[in-house]
Amino acid sequence: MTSQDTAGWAGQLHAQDRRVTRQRLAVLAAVEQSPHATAEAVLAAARSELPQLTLQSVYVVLSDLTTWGMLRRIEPPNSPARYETRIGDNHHHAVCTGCGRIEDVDCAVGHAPCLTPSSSTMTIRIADVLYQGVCTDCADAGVASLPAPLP
Amino acid sequence: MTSQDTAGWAGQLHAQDRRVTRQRLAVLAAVEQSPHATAEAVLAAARSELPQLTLQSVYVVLSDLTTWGMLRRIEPPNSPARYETRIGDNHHHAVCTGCGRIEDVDCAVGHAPCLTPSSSTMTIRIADVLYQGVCTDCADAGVASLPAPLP
DNA sequence: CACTTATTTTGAACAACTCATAATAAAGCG
DNA sequence: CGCTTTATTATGAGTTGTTCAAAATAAGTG
Repeated sequence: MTSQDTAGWAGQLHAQDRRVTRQRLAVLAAVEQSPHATAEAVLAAARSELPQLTLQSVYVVLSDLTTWGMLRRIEPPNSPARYETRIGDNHHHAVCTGCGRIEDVDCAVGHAPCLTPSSSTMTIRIADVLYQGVCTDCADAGVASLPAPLP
Repeated sequence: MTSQDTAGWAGQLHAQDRRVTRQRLAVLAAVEQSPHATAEAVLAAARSELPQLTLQSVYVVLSDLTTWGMLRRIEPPNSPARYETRIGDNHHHAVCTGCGRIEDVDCAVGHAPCLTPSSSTMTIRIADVLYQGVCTDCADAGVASLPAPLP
């Protein structure tokens, strides 16, 4: 959210022959400031800087930035899509089944451990791991835990 | 989709003090017959046996059966929810970014490899792995492949 | 067979997102 | 620096996938 970031983002946009607009920078800043934000949350955050910004614009900006690799989209179950600026590494996410909180999880083994499906008719490019669990807060609050499936 | 299955399902429902209804059996049969089916697909399939079945009923039946562990719900990006009767093992899914096809993938290493997030404030119960790639058909057809992210 | 209550149907509503079109403003040029 | 081109954004409406409340139906029980 610093002018550091802003300059970097502007450079990246430039490098891809895209225009550097207020709304793109505002959206990037909003996502940087609150990772795993939804489109609505991004709108709310970005509007403090850019009051006339609309939700539809947020949607197209998020979508565009995601396709040019400047944002990463996360799609947890029972939640609208979320976005983050942390890209370029393959980290995963843990979502609490109690409160929906999302946390980043570094790839446990250090190098994509799951990227080796035995035999398949597909050429695998990405392995996205979504951990589901119960965060300490919800555990303390005694949130009902679902039956754990087998390995 | 045999009477074998039907009897088993009826037994499972009974064991959970749930009523054995035509619509539940029809939905189970439909999902068994076409794994990874969407709610709409289930409706279409089940209606050949039970023409008056409605989409809303399919939704509640799918949801109920999922919560009592008789079905598993898959939520791939850019797709409505899908369901399968293969439960009780922890297998994952590979979705083709070209055509959307979904395939089952057995856990590569034989025992949940990713179930060890380093340090976390959450107690992990499930690790869902979603592979994304390009199936041979789409590869042959020369479907544009997205840039592959780093490990 | 009658009764109780889970289940299904009916009908409507909602959230998240996408689309077409018109208005706006970056970026390059003279 | 102002002008032009065209990407980008705003406007307004529409779609898809799903959920909800209430009335009708039908499993299972005695």
